[in-house]
Amino acid sequence: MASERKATADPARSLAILWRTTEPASRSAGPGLSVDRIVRAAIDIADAEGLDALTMRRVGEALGVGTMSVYTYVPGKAELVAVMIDSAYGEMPRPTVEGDWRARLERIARDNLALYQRHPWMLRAETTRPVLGPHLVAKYDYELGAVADIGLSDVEMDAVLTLVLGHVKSAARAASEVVDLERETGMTDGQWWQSHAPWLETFMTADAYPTASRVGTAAGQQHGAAYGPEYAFEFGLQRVLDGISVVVAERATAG
Amino acid sequence: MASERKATADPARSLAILWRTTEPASRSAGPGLSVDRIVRAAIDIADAEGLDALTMRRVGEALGVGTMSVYTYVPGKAELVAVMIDSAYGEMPRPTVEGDWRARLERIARDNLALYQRHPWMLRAETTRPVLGPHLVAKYDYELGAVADIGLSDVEMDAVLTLVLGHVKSAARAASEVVDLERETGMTDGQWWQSHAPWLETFMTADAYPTASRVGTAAGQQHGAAYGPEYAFEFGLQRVLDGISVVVAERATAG
DNA sequence: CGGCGCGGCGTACGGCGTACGCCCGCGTTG
DNA sequence: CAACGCGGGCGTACGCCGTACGCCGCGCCG
Repeated sequence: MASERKATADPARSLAILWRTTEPASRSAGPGLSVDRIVRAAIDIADAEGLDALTMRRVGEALGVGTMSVYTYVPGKAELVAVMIDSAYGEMPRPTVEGDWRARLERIARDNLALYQRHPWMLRAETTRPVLGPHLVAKYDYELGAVADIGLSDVEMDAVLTLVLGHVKSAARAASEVVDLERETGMTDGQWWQSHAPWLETFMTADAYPTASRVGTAAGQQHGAAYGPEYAFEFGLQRVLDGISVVVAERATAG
Repeated sequence: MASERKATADPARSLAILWRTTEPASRSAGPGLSVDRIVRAAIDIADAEGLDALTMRRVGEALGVGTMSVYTYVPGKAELVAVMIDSAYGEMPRPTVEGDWRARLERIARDNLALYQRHPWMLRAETTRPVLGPHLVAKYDYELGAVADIGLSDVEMDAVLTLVLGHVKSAARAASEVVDLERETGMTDGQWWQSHAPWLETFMTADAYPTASRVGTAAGQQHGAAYGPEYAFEFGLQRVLDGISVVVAERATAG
């Protein structure tokens, strides 16, 4: 398939599945397959074993059904993943947050981080051409609410959200890769850095690369403390919010 | 293989290839295969047709050689991609930039964006457990130079760089996906948004989601103008740099 | 001039996504 | 109550992928 992209040719079909606008299959009322059951099974697999373990054969198996039966409800794997994504968005809380825009954005960032932690496969499945399912739309609307009425233009509001969510995704990806590289290689990040240290010292010598070797060591120790990704998330988030506050302040006084 | 990750089990072998510490194959002096020739061919394929088109069979073909011959020089596809990445880093300019830290970071951001534009496959191949090749080390050292001596701690220097490069990668990924979805679907982003517009209006109605529909339209028009990703890059970069300037100022006065 | 090490590679295996067409049991209709 | 048709369910097969394994034949060293 390439790599979980392409919403495929037929938007009508995809959107019908996302919004569940087709009848819920009347016939026998027995257990029967359904988009929902398929999506739930698929999410369980992906949560537990990652996107690579999510194969159409596995999904069929998990449902006690032949592989090809899945294709009755879903045109292909790409579309299945799209529905999985939208479904995951549906789990997110949308509380009314006390406080200013900064508190609201910070909360949004943390909620999105938590989502990615619960469903790390999303980090490899999402694309920029959005899925346009009901839950994404609701999420977008909710999150825009955090930056409405603070003097930004519509385009700026979208850009602010894109920036914050982009940072969350970067940081989440870093954290998630640490986790599943540990699972795949059976080595913690600390152990990995330690095993590479002798080589590093051979090549990245203090004379040839003074800054890199000093800072790399300091940063590497953070990784050893299994605390690198969280720090990067927090540090970056505060910087991003600081940066946003500059425009907000500008708009408040000038425009 | 999963998805272009895992530097595989044997670090020694991988590092030897990255740093080219083995002899350059004496025997017949004829054209002969070599890590360099393989990497160049692979990069050409990935540049032209994307990471999905990069198969070991294709690489062999491009070199007029059997598929399995490639495995004589490279333990597997993951390692090949790792060498490709390090090799690409080697192309980057490392000029001495006039001006303050902000000018230097901005330049770094643009250079990295240009790199990703030249080699979009890198956006899907890089992981956080770095490749540790010679060019990455040189790049890291160079880039750290931009934020040295402005009062930040070592860990902060690393965090600042991570933040800026993370933003560049986010923005580059967005831009790149637009480009290759256009290639894959034969539809420009504008056309895609237009073809989905009727559906969107059906579901994302102004009554149900007032903010989303208004802002979505505004942002969608930007995409129609094929100018969305660049704007997101610029806007985000300035915000990030503004945010960094806050810590820099703090350190200058207080710490 | 004989032997052998190694670069080069043919074949084959197990996995993937999915196209295609068959079967069978159900709800509907006469 | 019988016949029918339709659609959910699925078995098989194809063309891809990465790569393990073991064979060849060339060119250098003794």
